[in-house]
Amino acid sequence: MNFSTAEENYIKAIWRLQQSDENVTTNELSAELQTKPASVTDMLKRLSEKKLLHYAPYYGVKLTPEGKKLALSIIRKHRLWEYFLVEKLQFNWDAVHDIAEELEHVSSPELIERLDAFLGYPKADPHGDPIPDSKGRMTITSNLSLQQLEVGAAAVVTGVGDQSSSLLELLSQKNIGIGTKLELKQRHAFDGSVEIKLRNQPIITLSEQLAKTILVKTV
Amino acid sequence: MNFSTAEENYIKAIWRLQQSDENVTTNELSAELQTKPASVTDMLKRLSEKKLLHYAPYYGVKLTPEGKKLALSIIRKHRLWEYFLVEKLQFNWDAVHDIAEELEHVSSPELIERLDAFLGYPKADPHGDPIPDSKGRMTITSNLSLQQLEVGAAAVVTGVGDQSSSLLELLSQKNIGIGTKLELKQRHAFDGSVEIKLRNQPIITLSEQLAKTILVKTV
DNA sequence: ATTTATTTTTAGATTTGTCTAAATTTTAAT
DNA sequence: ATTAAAATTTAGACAAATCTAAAAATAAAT
Ligand SMILES: [Mn+2]
Ligand SMILES: [Mn+2]
Ligand SMILES: [Mn+2]
Ligand SMILES: [Mn+2]
Repeated sequence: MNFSTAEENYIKAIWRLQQSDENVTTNELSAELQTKPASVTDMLKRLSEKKLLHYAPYYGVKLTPEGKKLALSIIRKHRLWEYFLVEKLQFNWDAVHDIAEELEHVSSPELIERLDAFLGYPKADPHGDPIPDSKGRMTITSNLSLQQLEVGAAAVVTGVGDQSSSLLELLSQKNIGIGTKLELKQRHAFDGSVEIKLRNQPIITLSEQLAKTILVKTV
Repeated sequence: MNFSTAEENYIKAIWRLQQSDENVTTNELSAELQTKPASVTDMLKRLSEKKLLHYAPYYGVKLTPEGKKLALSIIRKHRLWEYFLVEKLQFNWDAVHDIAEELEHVSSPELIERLDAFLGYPKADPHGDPIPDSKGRMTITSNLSLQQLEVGAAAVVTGVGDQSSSLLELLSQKNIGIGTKLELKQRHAFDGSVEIKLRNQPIITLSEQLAKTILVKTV
């Protein structure tokens, strides 16, 4: 089967929303994809026809195994291209998302297998998100945020909670990226802000909101 | 302005046909793009609205300067991606055309400039076709075919007349590619076939039809 | 338990890109 | 100069993907 760019974007969005909430609703999708609810309903019916999801009117949708497989193959392409753009073409990590959003729809499977090999079979994209292998398997992503880390603990940054360029720019400016090692010095009860120390740098302050979107692994 | 994949494919096809025949007709385009003449007429009117070409009903079309500029930007992308696929991803030269046909529609100009730099600013694609620079300039391509070469002359292969995989496979099998040095030993008056010698290989015979599609430069 | 608000779906319209069948124009042949 | 053939355009239809406005279903509030 071959699917359109629009269909693939819907499947990917449903997959993403399904991660936090099993049942995905029309309005959630409408917000995620910047389309009107009426258009979403239309598309859901078509995708249901194509057996990519189960559609129960008024109750929302769930991907079928086939739908999940398709979602993972698109995510795989998206993340491999992002890795390529950053590692080979020297793009900044906050500039690659939109380009990968187009590249992910190029259809050749052979292209992706060779790209994967060329890149050395990377395990994660520039934002720390795991890259599914050709069978759709991927390492489960860390869900410990800096907000949840205990005071005094040392950790390494493994990912970010969202892809917005405002977040990525802020992190770049503070010299925080994937792999950055840090130590949580203090957490203020008043506003949830945290003081962290990076190697060879003075202590800096991060807001609670920012701490929430930074994913870490203790070391 | 941003154009659809369909529009870009029309503009590219018109550019190609315009190389051998100034005025491009509906039927020529219909054959080139595998669409019905009625569909072509429709699209030509739209492209004319968008000032990409001059459309005279029943007489055919010619690209405007704007249309030519667009055509060259798509050709630039197509050929850079082909070069990438062969040089970096180790694709065979007869397998890259269809993939580049999709990649050429990815819209980011930044992507193409960085890809160009990453590839080392190549001058020609894997089939010997010149790659336009970011301003649309490119070196004029050799138009001397093996059929026109005089007996006894030494030459180097600079390109091929068409991109069909049947041609490319045949050339691969006979160890002929871009840059191959050869000497024209004999031409048979009966059928126009030629005998050529490649370095360290026995003399081989090529049909007139094949000799016609192999472009060379004397050395 | 009604009423009100929110969510979702339906109905009808629009744009893009394609098709078939019929009409028109241009070109070629008698 | 007519007539026949070929090329091109027009007319009308369709699928995909979107929209707005209205109707229907579900959820929340009184
Ligand atoms: Mn996308
Ligand atoms: Mn990413
Ligand atoms: Mn194309
Ligand atoms: Mn080529």
